Amino acid sequence: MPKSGYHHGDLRRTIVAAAVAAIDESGLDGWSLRELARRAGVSHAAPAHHFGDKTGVLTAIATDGFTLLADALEAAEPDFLTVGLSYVDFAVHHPVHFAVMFQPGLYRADDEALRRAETRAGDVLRKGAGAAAAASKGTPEHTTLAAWSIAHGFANLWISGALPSTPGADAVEAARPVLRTLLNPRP
Amino acid sequence: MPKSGYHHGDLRRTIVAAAVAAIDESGLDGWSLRELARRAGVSHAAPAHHFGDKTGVLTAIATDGFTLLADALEAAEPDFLTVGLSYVDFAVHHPVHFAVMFQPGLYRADDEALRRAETRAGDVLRKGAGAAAAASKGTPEHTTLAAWSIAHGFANLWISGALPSTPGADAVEAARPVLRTLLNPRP
DNA sequence: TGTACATCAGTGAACGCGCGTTCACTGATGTAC
DNA sequence: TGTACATCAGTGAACGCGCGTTCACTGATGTAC
Repeated sequence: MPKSGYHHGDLRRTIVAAAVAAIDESGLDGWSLRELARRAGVSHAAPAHHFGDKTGVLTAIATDGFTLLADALEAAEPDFLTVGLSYVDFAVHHPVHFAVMFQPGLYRADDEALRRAETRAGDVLRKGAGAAAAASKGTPEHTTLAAWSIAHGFANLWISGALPSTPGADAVEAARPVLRTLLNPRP
Repeated sequence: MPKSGYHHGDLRRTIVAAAVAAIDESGLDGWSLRELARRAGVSHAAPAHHFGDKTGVLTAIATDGFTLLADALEAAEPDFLTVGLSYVDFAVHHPVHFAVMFQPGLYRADDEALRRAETRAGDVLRKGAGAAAAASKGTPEHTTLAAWSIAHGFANLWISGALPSTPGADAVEAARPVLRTLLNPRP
Protein backbone atom coordinates (compact mmCIF):
# COMPACT_ATOMS: atom_id res chain seq x y z
CA MET A 1 0.00 0.00 0.00
CA PRO A 2 2.10 2.91 -1.22
CA LYS A 3 1.05 6.09 0.51
CA SER A 4 1.48 9.52 -0.96
CA GLY A 5 3.73 12.15 0.52
CA TYR A 6 6.56 12.12 2.95
CA HIS A 7 6.19 8.62 4.33
CA HIS A 8 6.54 5.97 1.68
CA GLY A 9 4.50 3.32 3.39
CA ASP A 10 5.96 0.26 1.65
CA LEU A 11 9.64 1.03 1.39
CA ARG A 12 10.79 -2.48 2.26
CA ARG A 13 8.95 -4.12 -0.61
CA THR A 14 9.98 -1.37 -3.03
CA ILE A 15 13.67 -1.49 -2.13
CA VAL A 16 13.81 -5.29 -2.20
CA ALA A 17 12.16 -5.36 -5.62
CA ALA A 18 14.65 -2.77 -6.84
CA ALA A 19 17.51 -4.85 -5.47
CA VAL A 20 16.27 -8.04 -7.11
CA ALA A 21 15.93 -6.21 -10.43
CA ALA A 22 19.38 -4.67 -10.11
CA ILE A 23 21.01 -8.00 -9.23
CA ASP A 24 19.16 -9.68 -12.09
CA GLU A 25 20.59 -7.11 -14.49
CA SER A 26 24.07 -6.56 -13.14
CA GLY A 27 24.96 -9.47 -10.87
CA LEU A 28 25.35 -9.85 -7.14
CA ASP A 29 27.82 -6.99 -6.90
CA GLY A 30 26.46 -4.68 -9.59
CA TRP A 31 24.47 -2.40 -7.33
CA SER A 32 24.73 0.08 -4.48
CA LEU A 33 22.36 1.44 -1.89
CA ARG A 34 22.30 4.70 -3.81
CA GLU A 35 21.27 2.91 -6.98
CA LEU A 36 18.40 1.20 -5.18
CA ALA A 37 17.27 4.62 -3.97
CA ARG A 38 17.36 5.93 -7.54
CA ARG A 39 15.34 2.98 -8.84
CA ALA A 40 12.86 3.28 -5.99
CA GLY A 41 12.54 7.04 -6.36
CA VAL A 42 13.47 7.83 -2.77
CA SER A 43 16.29 9.81 -1.23
CA HIS A 44 19.70 8.17 -1.37
CA ALA A 45 19.80 7.75 2.40
CA ALA A 46 16.46 5.97 2.66
CA PRO A 47 17.68 2.40 1.93
CA ALA A 48 20.43 2.74 4.54
CA HIS A 49 17.93 4.20 7.00
CA HIS A 50 15.59 1.23 6.51
CA PHE A 51 18.00 -1.69 6.05
CA GLY A 52 21.20 -0.48 7.67
CA ASP A 53 23.46 -1.70 4.88
CA LYS A 54 23.65 -3.94 1.81
CA THR A 55 23.72 -7.02 4.01
CA GLY A 56 20.35 -6.00 5.39
CA VAL A 57 18.88 -5.86 1.88
CA LEU A 58 20.32 -9.26 1.02
CA THR A 59 18.93 -10.67 4.27
CA ALA A 60 15.49 -9.45 3.21
CA ILE A 61 15.89 -11.07 -0.22
CA ALA A 62 16.92 -14.39 1.34
CA THR A 63 14.01 -14.24 3.78
CA ASP A 64 11.54 -13.60 0.98
CA GLY A 65 13.15 -16.41 -1.00
CA PHE A 66 12.79 -19.03 1.73
CA THR A 67 9.18 -17.97 2.26
CA LEU A 68 8.42 -18.22 -1.46
CA LEU A 69 10.11 -21.62 -1.65
CA ALA A 70 8.19 -22.97 1.34
CA ASP A 71 4.92 -21.74 -0.17
CA ALA A 72 5.72 -23.39 -3.51
CA LEU A 73 6.73 -26.70 -1.99
CA GLU A 74 3.71 -26.81 0.31
CA ALA A 75 1.44 -26.43 -2.69
CA ALA A 76 2.98 -29.50 -4.37
CA GLU A 77 1.84 -33.10 -3.96
CA PRO A 78 4.00 -34.72 -1.32
CA ASP A 79 5.92 -37.03 -3.62
CA PHE A 80 9.51 -36.63 -4.68
CA LEU A 81 8.98 -35.92 -8.36
CA THR A 82 6.38 -33.19 -7.81
CA VAL A 83 8.29 -31.53 -4.99
CA GLY A 84 11.54 -31.77 -6.96
CA LEU A 85 10.00 -30.18 -10.01
CA SER A 86 8.51 -27.42 -7.86
CA TYR A 87 11.98 -26.81 -6.46
CA VAL A 88 13.39 -26.46 -9.98
CA ASP A 89 10.48 -24.26 -10.99
CA PHE A 90 11.09 -21.94 -8.04
CA ALA A 91 14.82 -21.72 -8.69
CA VAL A 92 14.42 -20.97 -12.38
CA HIS A 93 11.77 -18.32 -11.85
CA HIS A 94 13.44 -16.66 -8.87
CA PRO A 95 17.11 -17.02 -9.77
CA VAL A 96 18.17 -13.98 -7.74
CA HIS A 97 16.47 -15.16 -4.56
CA PHE A 98 17.82 -18.66 -5.18
CA ALA A 99 21.38 -17.45 -5.66
CA VAL A 100 21.31 -15.29 -2.51
CA MET A 101 19.67 -17.99 -0.37
CA PHE A 102 22.51 -20.42 -0.92
CA GLN A 103 25.34 -17.99 -0.25
CA PRO A 104 24.87 -17.51 3.48
CA GLY A 105 28.00 -15.40 3.68
CA LEU A 106 26.08 -12.64 1.92
CA TYR A 107 23.43 -12.09 4.57
CA ARG A 108 22.86 -12.17 8.32
CA ALA A 109 22.19 -15.86 8.85
CA ASP A 110 21.16 -15.21 12.46
CA ASP A 111 18.35 -12.81 11.56
CA GLU A 112 15.21 -13.99 13.32
CA ALA A 113 12.71 -13.62 10.47
CA LEU A 114 15.20 -15.25 8.13
CA ARG A 115 15.69 -18.23 10.40
CA ARG A 116 11.96 -18.75 10.70
CA ALA A 117 11.51 -18.75 6.93
CA GLU A 118 14.56 -20.96 6.46
CA THR A 119 13.36 -23.51 8.98
CA ARG A 120 9.93 -23.65 7.42
CA ALA A 121 11.38 -24.20 3.94
CA GLY A 122 13.79 -26.82 5.26
CA ASP A 123 11.01 -28.79 6.90
CA VAL A 124 8.83 -28.87 3.79
CA LEU A 125 11.85 -29.69 1.66
CA ARG A 126 13.01 -32.61 3.76
CA LYS A 127 9.50 -34.02 3.81
CA GLY A 128 9.30 -33.93 0.00
CA ALA A 129 12.79 -35.24 -0.59
CA GLY A 130 12.24 -37.92 2.02
CA ALA A 131 9.33 -39.22 -0.04
CA ALA A 132 11.93 -40.48 -2.50
CA ALA A 133 13.33 -42.78 0.17
CA ALA A 134 10.54 -45.32 -0.23
CA ALA A 135 11.61 -45.89 -3.83
CA SER A 136 15.24 -46.65 -3.12
CA LYS A 137 17.40 -49.33 -1.55
CA GLY A 138 19.61 -46.71 0.09
CA THR A 139 19.06 -45.44 3.59
CA PRO A 140 16.41 -42.72 3.98
CA GLU A 141 19.06 -40.15 4.86
CA HIS A 142 21.16 -40.84 1.79
CA THR A 143 18.19 -40.96 -0.53
CA THR A 144 16.77 -37.73 0.88
CA LEU A 145 20.10 -36.04 0.29
CA ALA A 146 20.35 -37.53 -3.21
CA ALA A 147 16.90 -36.20 -4.04
CA TRP A 148 17.76 -32.71 -2.81
CA SER A 149 21.12 -32.82 -4.59
CA ILE A 150 19.74 -33.79 -7.96
CA ALA A 151 17.03 -31.11 -7.91
CA HIS A 152 19.45 -28.49 -6.59
CA GLY A 153 22.16 -29.48 -9.06
CA PHE A 154 19.86 -29.49 -12.06
CA ALA A 155 18.47 -26.09 -11.12
CA ASN A 156 21.94 -24.60 -10.69
CA LEU A 157 23.21 -26.03 -13.95
CA TRP A 158 20.17 -24.78 -15.79
CA ILE A 159 20.40 -21.27 -14.35
CA SER A 160 24.11 -21.02 -15.06
CA GLY A 161 23.53 -21.93 -18.68
CA ALA A 162 25.86 -24.92 -18.41
CA LEU A 163 23.33 -27.27 -19.96
CA PRO A 164 23.13 -27.54 -23.76
CA SER A 165 19.55 -26.36 -23.60
CA THR A 166 17.28 -25.32 -26.41
CA PRO A 167 16.60 -21.60 -26.07
CA GLY A 168 13.21 -20.99 -24.56
CA ALA A 169 12.95 -24.55 -23.36
CA ASP A 170 10.99 -25.35 -20.21
CA ALA A 171 13.28 -26.16 -17.31
CA VAL A 172 10.64 -28.18 -15.48
CA GLU A 173 9.87 -30.41 -18.46
CA ALA A 174 13.60 -30.86 -19.04
CA ALA A 175 14.05 -31.79 -15.39
CA ARG A 176 11.23 -34.35 -15.25
CA PRO A 177 12.97 -37.31 -16.93
CA VAL A 178 16.24 -36.42 -15.20
CA LEU A 179 14.74 -36.42 -11.71
CA ARG A 180 12.83 -39.58 -12.56
CA THR A 181 16.16 -41.32 -13.14
CA LEU A 182 16.65 -41.39 -9.39
CA LEU A 183 13.56 -43.53 -9.04
CA ASN A 184 14.22 -45.82 -11.98
CA PRO A 185 15.08 -49.32 -10.79
CA ARG A 186 17.18 -51.38 -13.13
CA PRO A 187 14.90 -53.92 -14.87
CA MET B 1 59.57 -18.18 -11.89
CA PRO B 2 59.50 -14.83 -10.07
CA LYS B 3 62.29 -12.64 -11.32
CA SER B 4 63.89 -9.89 -9.31
CA GLY B 5 63.69 -6.24 -10.26
CA TYR B 6 61.50 -4.20 -12.45
CA HIS B 7 59.82 -7.00 -14.43
CA HIS B 8 57.87 -9.32 -12.23
CA GLY B 9 58.05 -12.38 -14.43
CA ASP B 10 55.00 -14.22 -13.15
CA LEU B 11 52.46 -11.51 -12.54
CA ARG B 12 49.54 -13.52 -13.89
CA ARG B 13 49.94 -16.35 -11.42
CA THR B 14 50.59 -13.95 -8.54
CA ILE B 15 47.56 -11.77 -9.25
CA VAL B 16 45.24 -14.74 -9.77
CA ALA B 17 46.39 -16.29 -6.50
CA ALA B 18 45.79 -12.97 -4.75
CA ALA B 19 42.32 -12.76 -6.28
CA VAL B 20 41.41 -16.29 -5.23
CA ALA B 21 42.58 -15.55 -1.69
CA ALA B 22 40.67 -12.26 -1.59
CA ILE B 23 37.46 -13.85 -2.89
CA ASP B 24 37.85 -16.72 -0.45
CA GLU B 25 38.05 -14.22 2.41
CA SER B 26 35.59 -11.56 1.35
CA GLY B 27 33.31 -13.02 -1.30
CA LEU B 28 32.97 -12.49 -5.02
CA ASP B 29 32.63 -8.72 -4.68
CA GLY B 30 34.91 -8.10 -1.74
CA TRP B 31 37.98 -7.09 -3.71
CA SER B 32 39.37 -4.48 -6.10
CA LEU B 33 42.22 -4.36 -8.57
CA ARG B 34 44.04 -2.10 -6.17
CA GLU B 35 43.68 -4.63 -3.37
CA LEU B 36 45.13 -7.38 -5.56
CA ALA B 37 48.07 -5.11 -6.27
CA ARG B 38 48.58 -4.56 -2.54
CA ARG B 39 48.44 -8.31 -1.83
CA ALA B 40 50.79 -9.06 -4.70
CA GLY B 41 53.20 -6.30 -3.76
CA VAL B 42 53.09 -4.56 -7.13
CA SER B 43 52.02 -1.11 -8.19
CA HIS B 44 48.30 -0.44 -8.13
CA ALA B 45 48.17 -0.11 -11.90
CA ALA B 46 49.86 -3.44 -12.63
CA PRO B 47 46.76 -5.67 -12.43
CA ALA B 48 44.87 -3.39 -14.79
CA HIS B 49 47.84 -3.28 -17.12
CA HIS B 50 48.01 -7.07 -17.26
CA PHE B 51 44.34 -8.09 -17.12
CA GLY B 52 42.50 -5.04 -18.37
CA ASP B 53 39.83 -5.13 -15.69
CA LYS B 54 38.23 -7.31 -13.00
CA THR B 55 36.49 -9.39 -15.65
CA GLY B 56 39.90 -10.30 -17.03
CA VAL B 57 40.99 -11.59 -13.63
CA LEU B 58 37.80 -13.63 -13.24
CA THR B 59 38.29 -15.04 -16.74
CA ALA B 60 41.73 -16.23 -15.68
CA ILE B 61 40.32 -17.83 -12.53
CA ALA B 62 37.64 -19.64 -14.53
CA THR B 63 40.21 -20.83 -17.08
CA ASP B 64 42.45 -22.19 -14.35
CA GLY B 65 39.41 -23.81 -12.74
CA PHE B 66 38.33 -25.67 -15.86
CA THR B 67 41.90 -26.85 -16.40
CA LEU B 68 42.20 -28.08 -12.82
CA LEU B 69 38.83 -29.84 -13.08
CA ALA B 70 39.78 -31.56 -16.34
CA ASP B 71 43.07 -32.70 -14.81
CA ALA B 72 41.30 -34.08 -11.75
CA LEU B 73 38.62 -35.93 -13.72
CA GLU B 74 41.13 -37.39 -16.15
CA ALA B 75 43.05 -38.88 -13.26
CA ALA B 76 39.93 -40.69 -12.00
CA GLU B 77 38.81 -44.17 -13.01
CA PRO B 78 36.24 -43.80 -15.78
CA ASP B 79 33.23 -44.91 -13.78
CA PHE B 80 30.47 -42.67 -12.50
CA LEU B 81 31.14 -43.00 -8.80
CA THR B 82 34.85 -42.24 -9.03
CA VAL B 83 34.40 -39.34 -11.45
CA GLY B 84 31.52 -37.97 -9.38
CA LEU B 85 33.54 -38.08 -6.18
CA SER B 86 36.47 -36.40 -7.95
CA TYR B 87 34.07 -33.68 -9.06
CA VAL B 88 32.93 -33.14 -5.47
CA ASP B 89 36.54 -33.21 -4.26
CA PHE B 90 37.53 -30.55 -6.78
CA ALA B 91 34.57 -28.31 -5.91
CA VAL B 92 35.15 -28.53 -2.17
CA HIS B 93 38.89 -27.86 -2.40
CA HIS B 94 38.64 -25.09 -5.00
CA PRO B 95 35.39 -23.39 -3.99
CA VAL B 96 36.39 -20.03 -5.45
CA HIS B 97 37.25 -21.45 -8.86
CA PHE B 98 34.11 -23.57 -8.73
CA ALA B 99 31.88 -20.61 -7.89
CA VAL B 100 33.34 -18.44 -10.64
CA MET B 101 33.23 -21.19 -13.28
CA PHE B 102 29.48 -21.60 -12.96
CA GLN B 103 28.62 -17.92 -13.10
CA PRO B 104 29.45 -17.19 -16.75
CA GLY B 105 28.14 -13.68 -16.40
CA LEU B 106 31.20 -12.83 -14.35
CA TYR B 107 33.82 -13.52 -17.02
CA ARG B 108 34.44 -13.34 -20.76
CA ALA B 109 32.87 -16.58 -21.92
CA ASP B 110 34.27 -16.08 -25.42
CA ASP B 111 37.89 -15.93 -24.30
CA GLU B 112 39.87 -18.40 -26.37
CA ALA B 113 41.96 -20.00 -23.63
CA LEU B 114 38.89 -20.25 -21.46
CA ARG B 115 36.87 -22.00 -24.14
CA ARG B 116 39.62 -24.53 -24.71
CA ALA B 117 39.80 -25.37 -21.01
CA GLU B 118 36.01 -25.45 -20.74
CA THR B 119 35.63 -27.81 -23.71
CA ARG B 120 38.26 -30.14 -22.36
CA ALA B 121 36.60 -30.29 -18.93
CA GLY B 122 33.19 -30.78 -20.53
CA ASP B 123 34.39 -33.72 -22.61
CA VAL B 124 35.96 -35.52 -19.64
CA LEU B 125 32.92 -34.77 -17.53
CA ARG B 126 30.39 -36.12 -19.99
CA LYS B 127 32.43 -39.26 -20.43
CA GLY B 128 32.46 -39.89 -16.69
CA ALA B 129 28.82 -39.03 -16.12
CA GLY B 130 27.84 -41.08 -19.16
CA ALA B 131 29.35 -44.12 -17.47
CA ALA B 132 26.38 -44.03 -15.12
CA ALA B 133 24.05 -44.64 -18.05
CA ALA B 134 24.80 -48.34 -18.17
CA ALA B 135 23.40 -48.75 -14.67
CA SER B 136 20.04 -47.12 -15.36
CA LYS B 137 16.82 -47.79 -17.23
CA GLY B 138 16.63 -44.13 -18.30
CA THR B 139 18.02 -42.88 -21.58
CA PRO B 140 21.78 -42.20 -21.63
CA GLU B 141 21.18 -38.46 -21.98
CA HIS B 142 18.89 -38.28 -18.97
CA THR B 143 21.13 -40.47 -16.85
CA THR B 144 24.22 -38.48 -17.79
CA LEU B 145 22.45 -35.31 -16.78
CA ALA B 146 21.21 -36.90 -13.55
CA ALA B 147 24.74 -37.95 -12.68
CA TRP B 148 26.12 -34.48 -13.30
CA SER B 149 23.23 -32.89 -11.40
CA ILE B 150 23.63 -35.02 -8.29
CA ALA B 151 27.37 -34.41 -8.05
CA HIS B 152 27.00 -30.71 -8.82
CA GLY B 153 24.10 -30.32 -6.40
CA PHE B 154 25.81 -32.15 -3.55
CA ALA B 155 28.96 -30.08 -4.02
CA ASN B 156 27.02 -26.81 -4.04
CA LEU B 157 24.98 -27.74 -0.97
CA TRP B 158 28.12 -28.80 0.88
CA ILE B 159 30.00 -25.63 0.03
CA SER B 160 27.10 -23.38 0.95
CA GLY B 161 26.86 -25.04 4.35
CA ALA B 162 23.25 -26.04 3.72
CA LEU B 163 23.88 -29.63 4.78
CA PRO B 164 23.70 -30.53 8.44
CA SER B 165 27.31 -31.64 8.32
CA THR B 166 29.62 -32.55 11.14
CA PRO B 167 32.33 -29.90 11.33
CA GLY B 168 35.53 -31.16 9.76
CA ALA B 169 33.73 -34.00 8.01
CA ASP B 170 35.03 -35.26 4.69
CA ALA B 171 32.84 -34.14 1.82
CA VAL B 172 33.91 -36.98 -0.45
CA GLU B 173 33.09 -39.66 2.11
CA ALA B 174 29.77 -37.95 2.79
CA ALA B 175 29.03 -37.89 -0.93
CA ARG B 176 29.85 -41.53 -1.62
CA PRO B 177 26.64 -43.16 -0.35
CA VAL B 178 24.57 -40.29 -1.75
CA LEU B 179 25.98 -40.60 -5.26
CA ARG B 180 25.67 -44.37 -5.03
CA THR B 181 21.92 -43.94 -4.56
CA LEU B 182 21.66 -43.09 -8.24
CA LEU B 183 22.96 -46.54 -9.12
CA ASN B 184 20.94 -48.47 -6.55
CA PRO B 185 18.31 -50.58 -8.26
CA ARG B 186 15.26 -51.34 -6.20
CA PRO B 187 15.46 -55.02 -5.11
C1' DT C 1 -14.71 16.70 17.41
C1' DG C 2 -10.56 19.33 18.14
C1' DT C 3 -5.88 20.26 19.91
C1' DA C 4 -1.23 19.18 21.59
C1' DC C 5 2.47 16.35 21.47
C1' DA C 6 5.69 12.35 20.83
C1' DT C 7 7.43 9.31 17.49
C1' DC C 8 10.00 8.09 13.76
C1' DA C 9 10.27 7.25 8.57
C1' DG C 10 12.37 9.58 5.24
C1' DT C 11 15.18 14.00 3.56
C1' DG C 12 19.12 16.39 1.62
C1' DA C 13 23.52 18.73 2.05
C1' DA C 14 28.13 17.78 3.22
C1' DC C 15 32.16 14.83 4.14
C1' DG C 16 36.09 11.88 3.35
C1' DC C 17 37.60 7.69 0.96
C1' DG C 18 38.85 4.08 -2.18
C1' DC C 19 38.16 3.20 -6.62
C1' DG C 20 39.36 2.75 -11.90
C1' DT C 21 41.69 5.24 -15.35
C1' DT C 22 45.07 8.04 -17.60
C1' DC C 23 49.71 8.97 -19.07
C1' DA C 24 54.41 10.20 -19.26
C1' DC C 25 58.00 7.47 -17.43
C1' DT C 26 61.52 3.71 -16.35
C1' DG C 27 64.23 -0.08 -16.94
C1' DA C 28 64.73 -5.17 -17.97
C1' DT C 29 64.89 -8.15 -21.90
C1' DG C 30 65.70 -9.88 -26.60
C1' DT C 31 67.60 -9.18 -31.10
C1' DA C 32 70.54 -7.34 -34.81
C1' DC C 33 74.96 -6.46 -36.18
C1' DT D 1 82.10 -10.55 -27.06
C1' DG D 2 80.38 -5.90 -27.19
C1' DT D 3 77.21 -2.18 -28.58
C1' DA D 4 72.87 -0.05 -30.13
C1' DC D 5 68.22 -0.18 -30.25
C1' DA D 6 63.24 -1.61 -30.11
C1' DT D 7 59.89 -3.59 -27.23
C1' DC D 8 56.90 -3.66 -23.59
C1' DA D 9 55.91 -5.04 -18.60
C1' DG D 10 55.40 -2.49 -14.82
C1' DT D 11 55.61 2.38 -12.30
C1' DG D 12 53.67 6.25 -9.78
C1' DA D 13 51.52 10.78 -9.56
C1' DA D 14 47.28 12.86 -10.62
C1' DC D 15 42.33 13.02 -11.80
C1' DG D 16 37.37 12.82 -11.30
C1' DC D 17 33.58 9.95 -9.56
C1' DG D 18 30.31 7.26 -7.00
C1' DC D 19 30.13 5.44 -2.82
C1' DG D 20 28.60 4.89 2.39
C1' DT D 21 27.98 7.68 6.32
C1' DT D 22 26.74 11.52 9.17
C1' DC D 23 23.44 14.70 11.03
C1' DA D 24 20.33 18.40 11.67
C1' DC D 25 15.91 18.59 9.58
C1' DT D 26 10.92 17.82 8.07
C1' DG D 27 6.48 16.32 8.16
C1' DA D 28 3.07 12.37 8.36
C1' DT D 29 0.97 9.44 11.74
C1' DG D 30 -0.91 7.74 16.15
C1' DT D 31 -2.30 8.67 20.80
C1' DA D 32 -3.79 11.24 24.90
C1' DC D 33 -6.93 14.30 26.63
